[in-house]
Amino acid sequence: MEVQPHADGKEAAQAERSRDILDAAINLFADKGYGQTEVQEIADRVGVGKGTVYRHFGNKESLFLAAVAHARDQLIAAVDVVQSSEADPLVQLRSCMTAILRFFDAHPQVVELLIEERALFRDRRPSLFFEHDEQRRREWGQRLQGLIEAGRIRNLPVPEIQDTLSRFVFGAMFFHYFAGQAPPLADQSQVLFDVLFYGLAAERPTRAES
Amino acid sequence: MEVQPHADGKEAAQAERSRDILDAAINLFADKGYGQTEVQEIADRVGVGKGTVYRHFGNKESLFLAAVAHARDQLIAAVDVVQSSEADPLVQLRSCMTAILRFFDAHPQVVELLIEERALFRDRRPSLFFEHDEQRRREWGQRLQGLIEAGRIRNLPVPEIQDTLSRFVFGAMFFHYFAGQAPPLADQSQVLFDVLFYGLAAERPTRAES
Amino acid sequence: MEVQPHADGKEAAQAERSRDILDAAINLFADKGYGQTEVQEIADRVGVGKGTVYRHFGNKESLFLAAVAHARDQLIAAVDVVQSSEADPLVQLRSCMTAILRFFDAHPQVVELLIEERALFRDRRPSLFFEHDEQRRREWGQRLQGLIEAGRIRNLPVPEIQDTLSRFVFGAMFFHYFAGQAPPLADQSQVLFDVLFYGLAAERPTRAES
Amino acid sequence: MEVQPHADGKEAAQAERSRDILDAAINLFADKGYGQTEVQEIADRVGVGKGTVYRHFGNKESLFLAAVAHARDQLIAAVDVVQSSEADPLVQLRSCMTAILRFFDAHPQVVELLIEERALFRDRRPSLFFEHDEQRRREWGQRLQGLIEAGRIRNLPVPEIQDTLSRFVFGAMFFHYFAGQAPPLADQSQVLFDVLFYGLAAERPTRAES
DNA sequence: GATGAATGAGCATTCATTCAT
DNA sequence: AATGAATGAATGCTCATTCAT
Repeated sequence: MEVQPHADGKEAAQAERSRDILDAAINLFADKGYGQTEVQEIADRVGVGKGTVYRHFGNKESLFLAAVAHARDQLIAAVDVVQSSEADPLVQLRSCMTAILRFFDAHPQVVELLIEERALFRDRRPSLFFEHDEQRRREWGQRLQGLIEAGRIRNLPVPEIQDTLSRFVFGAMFFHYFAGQAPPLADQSQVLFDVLFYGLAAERPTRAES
Repeated sequence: MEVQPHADGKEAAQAERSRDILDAAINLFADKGYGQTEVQEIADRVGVGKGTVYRHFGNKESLFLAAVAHARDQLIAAVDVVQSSEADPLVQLRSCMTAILRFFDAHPQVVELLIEERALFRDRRPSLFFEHDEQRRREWGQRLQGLIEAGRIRNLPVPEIQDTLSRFVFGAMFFHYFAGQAPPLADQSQVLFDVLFYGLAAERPTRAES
Repeated sequence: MEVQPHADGKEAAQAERSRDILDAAINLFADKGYGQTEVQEIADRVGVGKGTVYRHFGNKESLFLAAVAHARDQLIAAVDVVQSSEADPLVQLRSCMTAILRFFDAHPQVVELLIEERALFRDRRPSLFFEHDEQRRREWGQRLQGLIEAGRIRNLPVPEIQDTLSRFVFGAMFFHYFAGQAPPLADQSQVLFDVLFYGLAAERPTRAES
Repeated sequence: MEVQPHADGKEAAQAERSRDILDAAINLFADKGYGQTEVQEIADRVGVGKGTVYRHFGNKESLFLAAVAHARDQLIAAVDVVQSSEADPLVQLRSCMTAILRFFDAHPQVVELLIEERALFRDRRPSLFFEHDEQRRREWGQRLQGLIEAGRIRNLPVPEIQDTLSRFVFGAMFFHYFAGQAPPLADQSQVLFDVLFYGLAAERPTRAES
């Protein structure tokens, strides 16, 4: 994929170095916390001078935010992989949710990063990580509407279903993390999904859902 | 019950001052974050000297932890109120969950505090706030078992039901917070509870659950 | 010696408490250093409140100085004991010097106190401890003059002999302490005194001392 | 010897700056005491930022210790100068002792530093300043042994002679300082040396020394 | 007189950021 | 572009002293 030999070679080298810095940053910020991580350490781990880090990201805060965005992109990529390989929307839904749980099982540092983000930028809300991707939300809205019309899921307000799903999956992840339970969460989620799809109650009310 | 006019008067005054300090600490830590809050500010808000805060809590970290514990006790108290006033366990369950959501709606600072706690004491896990109250967990386990035997909820493993419930309610709360959605969450939870109890799917599988 | 039963009983009690405080102060200041010793600790050791210490000595600095003076008085007392029991001035001289070395062997804390005094009150000089007792110096001057006239010691200027003796004995003590050698110094002083009295050289110059 | 124009230029500049800081530190620590000297003042006097001082010496305590070691090296250098220019060991001995006294006359701050060292690091003993230089001590031991065999000094145990000499010269210096007498001590030491070499007594005992 | 709760001045140290080389 | 030496703002904590009880 590396094309132009010269000018772009430089640019590519720069881009790669940026990525290296971000990777180091994610791990260190997640491991020791924003406050306990010195920019010097990040530079050391990458093997460059402190000044270089500053040249690439301007200041510590920007570096942190870029690291969060980088992590988010990784999650999106991980979900996109499974999503594209599924046809049935209901199966797809479950696959995506599992993919999300798996991602956090595999990258617990990202949870730490999210916590740090909220602790640090308490005013900046919503989280950079959860910033609405309207495009994606609309797509899923259509799929859910389709499922309702196909009689496969109950006829509840689509936006609320979406919120419930998010609360369900990210919420499970957060609580799992806060309560200090051991990964993997994805494998413990049988019952979670069972309840999500079929509910807790033994009998459904004969009539009127709302 | 307050008898001796003197000794107890002093002790009571001390205890009240401690509480005042904790209240100020909760609000300031939640508002500005642990790192950005100077002990001096807390003292100022209470109207005492910095030294007095240190006399009561030893150091900033202990003060913070005490504030978290204080907040947790307030949540427990809020839940206990509604719990004791209900007879039917299923209704009780829902009341408690609603009470929890309401508590966080009413005290959003406590969520901030929890985030801060995790960000600061990344090693200390589980959160002081979620430290298992085994007593309480056992009681609820029995109630759920009773509900299963009475045929009111589905026959799923009780501990997993408990985890699912926790993930559900606290998870909803966390996501709500991280995603930056506006309170009140409690009032938006109709669908949440509906899904929790009756599931998302239109049809239940004829047989074999799990 | 305790006479009047009442009013003086109170005074005596006060005086004793003062002494108790000074003893505790000497030991703690010597042991941990002025800076590391809290007035609270001294009060604790005596078993009184901090306020009481302040009532007796005004402030920490005065307390320290009083402790040094107290220690000096103990040395003077120790020397006076041996001095009065000797008739021959030359033997008396040696006895006194030995008594001084013994005192510091027995009370190494006093050396610490002297060091602290100099370190703390660098401007106040001479040391409170070595403040000239003119009375005593004159007495010894006369005795030395007598020894010269009796042909028992060499005819050197008396004040310089006095300085030399002080340098000799206190100097030995200080160096012993600074160099970290183990007590007792008094027992290692045979050679010291031998050199003091008879010199290091094998032959004395035939003539003219200078 | 300075070859490379660049790298060594930097290193040399660093070393010089270190020395500048040490010089300022010696004077300020001696003048105001360790506790009363702020690192900021030292930086100000050298004309650098506080951070630079910390970069060079890590912390205040290390800086202090480095200052003491620096002073000790200066003394050693001063003594080495006179020592090497003398042939006769007895003259050499006296020259060295005089050089020591002169050094402290010229650098009274160093005495202050020694006092501070003892007051601060009461457990660290012997003083960094007096740490035995075994090499040097052995050399002098041989010289003294030679003087005894040549019949020039009395036949006393060599190690005790060494201790006596140290006590004599450093002791004189300490007492001089503690007693608050004015420098120069070196010039007042005629009698001191006279007594050291020829003793105080008018007559030597006919027989048996020791 | 005695006490000890309350006070707040004082200071070492860290680390993000800059900029000369 | 890259570096890392220099900078200085920012802050938790201690402890002598006071004074109401």
